[in-house]
Amino acid sequence: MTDWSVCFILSVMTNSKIKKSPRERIIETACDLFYKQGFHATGINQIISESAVAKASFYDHFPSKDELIHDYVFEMSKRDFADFCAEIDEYDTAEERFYGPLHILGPWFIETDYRGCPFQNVVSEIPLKDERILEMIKKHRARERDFFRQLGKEYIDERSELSDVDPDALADMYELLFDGAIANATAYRSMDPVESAIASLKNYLGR
Amino acid sequence: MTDWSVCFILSVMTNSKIKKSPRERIIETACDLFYKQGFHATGINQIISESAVAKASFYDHFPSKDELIHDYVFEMSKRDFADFCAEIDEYDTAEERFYGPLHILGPWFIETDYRGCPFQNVVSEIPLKDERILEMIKKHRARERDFFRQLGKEYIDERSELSDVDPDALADMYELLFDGAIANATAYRSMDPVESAIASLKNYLGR
DNA sequence: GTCTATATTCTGATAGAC
DNA sequence: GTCTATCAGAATATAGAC
Repeated sequence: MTDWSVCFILSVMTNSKIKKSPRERIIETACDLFYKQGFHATGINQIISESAVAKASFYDHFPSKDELIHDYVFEMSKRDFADFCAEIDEYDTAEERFYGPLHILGPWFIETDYRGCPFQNVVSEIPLKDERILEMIKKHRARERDFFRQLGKEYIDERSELSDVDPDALADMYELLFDGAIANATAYRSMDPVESAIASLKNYLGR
Repeated sequence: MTDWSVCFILSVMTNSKIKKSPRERIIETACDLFYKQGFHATGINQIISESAVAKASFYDHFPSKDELIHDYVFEMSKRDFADFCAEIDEYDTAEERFYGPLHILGPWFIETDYRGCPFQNVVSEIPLKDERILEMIKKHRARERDFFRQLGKEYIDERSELSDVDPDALADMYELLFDGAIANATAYRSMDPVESAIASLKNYLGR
């Protein structure tokens, strides 16, 4: 392989993939493809070619394609929280932060070709027997729910007229509205369900 | 073939499959398998053998496996409504009927090995480009939302203290809570999210 | 690179309707 | 007899996993 072809390969790779280890490149590629195409619809050959590793290297790092799904869920959970926290931090008031997770969805739908909640998608593709994956997904959702609870608590504490609102009931409701909004927005390819979720919360909080 | 062997064959077939045409058997089998295993994870050979048709017969009725997904969505939508309507009719009061769709989920989770909303699962497996499927799913959800609206309207009309509740806002909220509850109950394999949805509605309606 | 699985097509045969 | 629907299975091509 000449230097030029190396240059070419590097140039067509996303910046984020340069200099990363084969293992990191594989996981990153798998995340992109699994999310965009789904797990079963993504072949191992595509993962191998797009992550620019040798087939032997792949099977050196992972015993099988199935194992990748664990890393996928783990990685997506990490990303999801990092993204949310970073964006929520931008908001100034407790009210903005409270509605933040829902407001954030809009740009995500437009900028990325959004395909719904990755964890929901995993649950619908894998058999419900894989305890390890289900545990990770449960953990993610529980963390997400706590995140919503925290945002709700801060909002409640700031507003005296909200003092009788139960933060736990609010968090449970938020989680359901949030997931329902994502599911419907994905199917409808419209932000209307997200608007409905916001309206429902405002209604519930009496404002 | 003796009369006895015919008896035997008929007896091992599910009643529902007796006397049905090959086409009907194929669709019925496909519905079962796509729902239980997912679309991509289900091979054409399994569909063919379990529906007891010849391979040529299958391709006589369907140009490809992909086409089956349309009949799958259509059939599941039909079943879904038939099941809901039948069960809701059993309830006596407007209040019971209003919470009926959520209460019904419990037995479904226990009796069938529930794998979440079939339409949600289709959306996560197929590329978002297939307009025909997306249209059917949109139509299903819109009908479902109207169903919730109707139940809400009857409940509101019956109770004077609910007279200021907007049936449309309530229906939007119901749809989101319902879908969120199904998604979470499937992932958690617990009815807690369904209970949360019921609690949220009761809270919202001030009771 | 190898081997398996999958989707699809093709061949030949049977049974009933007209 | 002809036509159509069905069945059984071989043959092919492709894609997949390893």
